[in-house]
Amino acid sequence: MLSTSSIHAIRATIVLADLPEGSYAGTAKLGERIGAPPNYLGKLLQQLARNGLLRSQKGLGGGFCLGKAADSITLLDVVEPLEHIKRWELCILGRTECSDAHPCSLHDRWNETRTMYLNLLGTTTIASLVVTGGAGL
Amino acid sequence: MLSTSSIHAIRATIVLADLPEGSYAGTAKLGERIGAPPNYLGKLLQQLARNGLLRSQKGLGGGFCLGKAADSITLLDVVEPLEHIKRWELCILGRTECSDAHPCSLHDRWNETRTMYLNLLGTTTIASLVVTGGAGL
DNA sequence: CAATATTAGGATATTCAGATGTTAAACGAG
DNA sequence: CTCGTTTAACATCTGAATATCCTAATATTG
Repeated sequence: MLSTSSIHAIRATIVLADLPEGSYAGTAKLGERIGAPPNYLGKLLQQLARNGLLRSQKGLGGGFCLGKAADSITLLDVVEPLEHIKRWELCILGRTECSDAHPCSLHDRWNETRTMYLNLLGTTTIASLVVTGGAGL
Repeated sequence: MLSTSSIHAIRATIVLADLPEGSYAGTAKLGERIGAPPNYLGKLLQQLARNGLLRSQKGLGGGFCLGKAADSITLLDVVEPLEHIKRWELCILGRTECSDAHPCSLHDRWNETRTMYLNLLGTTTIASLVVTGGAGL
């Protein structure tokens, strides 16, 4: 499942995608909008900014904005820098030598679930989640 | 995803299911068998014992054994006392008012994934994961 | 029945995600 | 150009999950 950090980051990104071109939103407004502690949210967005997903701007009128088009950002892009999705790669039974060739008894069913999840994250763009006007969050 | 605690507990339970009738296995052996810190594993199993899933026995020759038939214990039974699966119930976008009636834009796809996961845990019995002789872990 | 080895159970550390308090940078008004 | 406000960035704190150490209970053996 997604961590609360990831959910905060996703929601903030959705709000940013609905921002007028060229303007920024600060952590205070974003935090209030999505119900997250402002400074903590800042740390998360800072991380995404380091990855180029967002841009940050200090000073009056500053804040964060998207670093690339909303339809080229997937949920996976947002989540990956914050979370160790890698965990999903592991055998659910903790077998180190579990693989397609030497599957554990859950391998196939687990693969199916995992694939669906990663697919959901990887194919859903931020743009598709924006409902202009903001009612959609 | 499952926590490391849950994975340890599942693996230990599988080993216990492959035990000769009436015998116990201690945390030392179990821990070595599945690669978990013995005392920590003990604490986890203790929790399961409180829930009636396991039985514990002190003293020489003691340890843990299943409290009911292996084919009536599901992965969900093992995981639930240790983990808050409830998290999976939440909207992936963190919307509090997300429901079938008022779905968010991810609601249906997320539901599908979640259902598959919970189904996997809820329908897989410990018995089905035992490969007698122990090679299967 | 006493002594001892063995083992679960409880108390105590450690680590890390989650959250908060503080500092320093950047912009705009005067 | 200077000052004050705004805001991201950095440092610190907290709590829960994870792991380890110690104690108490129990069965076996002589």
